[in-house]
Amino acid sequence: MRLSRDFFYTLREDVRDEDSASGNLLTRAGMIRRVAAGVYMMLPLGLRAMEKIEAIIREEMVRAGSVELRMPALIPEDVYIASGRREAFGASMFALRDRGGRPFVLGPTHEELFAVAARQAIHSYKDLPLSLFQFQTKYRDEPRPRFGLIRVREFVMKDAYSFDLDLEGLGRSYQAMFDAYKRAFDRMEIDYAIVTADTGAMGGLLSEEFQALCPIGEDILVMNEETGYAANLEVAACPRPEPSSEEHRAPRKVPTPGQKTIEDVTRFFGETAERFVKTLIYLADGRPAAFLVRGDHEISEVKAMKLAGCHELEMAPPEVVEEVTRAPVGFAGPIGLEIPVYADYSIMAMANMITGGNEADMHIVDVNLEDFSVTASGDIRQIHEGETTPESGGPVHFRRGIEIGNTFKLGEKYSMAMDLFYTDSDNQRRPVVMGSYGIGPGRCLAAIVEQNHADGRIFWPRAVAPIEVAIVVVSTKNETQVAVAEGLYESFQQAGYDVLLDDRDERAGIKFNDMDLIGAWLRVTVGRGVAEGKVELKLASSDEVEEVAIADAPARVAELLGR
RNA sequence: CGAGGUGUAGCGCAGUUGGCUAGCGCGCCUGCUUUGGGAGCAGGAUGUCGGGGGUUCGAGUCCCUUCACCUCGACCA
Repeated sequence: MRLSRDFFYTLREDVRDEDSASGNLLTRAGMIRRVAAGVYMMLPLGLRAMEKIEAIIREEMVRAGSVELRMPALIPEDVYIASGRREAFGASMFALRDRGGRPFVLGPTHEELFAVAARQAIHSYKDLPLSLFQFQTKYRDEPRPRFGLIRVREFVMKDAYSFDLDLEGLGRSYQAMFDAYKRAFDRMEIDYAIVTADTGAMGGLLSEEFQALCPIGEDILVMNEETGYAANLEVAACPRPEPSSEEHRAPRKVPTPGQKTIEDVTRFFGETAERFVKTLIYLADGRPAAFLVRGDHEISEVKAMKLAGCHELEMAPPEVVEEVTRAPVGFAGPIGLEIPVYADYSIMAMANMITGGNEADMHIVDVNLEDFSVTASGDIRQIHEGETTPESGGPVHFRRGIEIGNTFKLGEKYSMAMDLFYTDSDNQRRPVVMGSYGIGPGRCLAAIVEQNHADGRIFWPRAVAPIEVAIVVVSTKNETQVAVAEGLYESFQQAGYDVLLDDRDERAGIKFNDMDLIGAWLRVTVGRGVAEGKVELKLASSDEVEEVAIADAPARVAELLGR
């Protein structure tokens, strides 16, 4: 690109309303621009970085034996009704109607359509295995877009889908994708962790996430480096405590005027939070249910949904709480509740607990398991940093991550829903076993910038740098400089580099700063040195400036670029 | 969806108890001077003050309403 004639600009100051370093730097570098909340323009330089990321992913997909195609983004609504996900996605789906009033949606993910597509090609066990992928724009009406490209409402996703005879075949297909993902992220030089995760609305048997390690990440990762344990906080298993050996006392009521929160009552009773029970009233698929966790614990809604076997879980509104507990919010307890009661394992190990009294300004002390009924117990809380689980083999600590990729073993869920079957060698009709695999190139881009920036400049990993060589003409009024720069520009273009010629009529300082901001990998400065037949080479990653003869420049540049 | 906040020039911002022709910095344009890390001087252009309605002699400023955006929470593959 030739800057004097290209679509190129930079901003000197941070932009208001961009809350992340990557959002700000990419905006300031003129690579992206926000149009609406969670909707961005991809400007030439940003597009080039995206294309490099996509090219890496595409290469690894093809190497893993996957075949590229492209689905529409505009999809008849009934495709998602068939799988039951129209309801599951709910308001986060962009929905519209055509002129005839027929309902369409903008696809948030494409499992259904791929199953429909596969139905045409898969009839026999001889047609399997099969792996397909696409790069396609996804639409999700996120309640709260944020962090630049990290949480957006329109974004490109590379999604791949595998189709196999059985679980064994799925295992092989899954592994091939898993390895391809590792190669792709390694090539982008992203610092990432692989964690086990919730299968959530996707459904299925196994989910793993590739998480770019980064302080602004929205996911909390539970890790132990020594044993390699890594799980998303949503699913990280908690240790199960030994039952208390305390002798059970008889429950008695204690007036606690105005003491509503755990903080209030711990102060009031002078006891630690571990002696208290939090009774949380939720609506599980619309029906009230109580969830019990220890006072010092936080509920994991993902785990709670699994225990309760529901698809939707939301905190009950105050009216419902008051109705089921017959008390104001803040005094709920398990005794006498006429709704399902789900207890965390830690509750099952407690004795002489302090709970709400289901009565205004009243708590009950010395409550024991025999004093109330539990519908089911399980692990429904979030693990704390420093705890050890059997799986982790040692104390865990937390990191934050940006989910840049995920892999799902889906099993038969979508095959059954979308009628995707094959005939096996015994002439039996069997559902195809599916897997699905996603990568967000835009999140990769944002994560790379988050992990590689300093002093208001971007330091690109070699493989994704949108500009490999930037030629800076110090003075565009100096004909010799211009001629030399033009010659090098021509030569680098012929060599196939991603090259930029800064021939703008600006002061040198402005050009140097802009090249730093956009993160040109190698800078060739054509300035006063041309009088002696020399130009300067400087890598973004180094402060050293190297003078070379003009004639030697192409060879030296090729060497530095590793070409 | 709940709570809080912000909308004034391309970008970042100021604008007093309502009061003259709405300002500042950067950017932009012209000229001169300069030319190796965001130059200097002089001159200049650019505004539906988010939109609509109202109060008032007079509204960027007060009131009502609406939209957009941001933060925290809720929610969410």
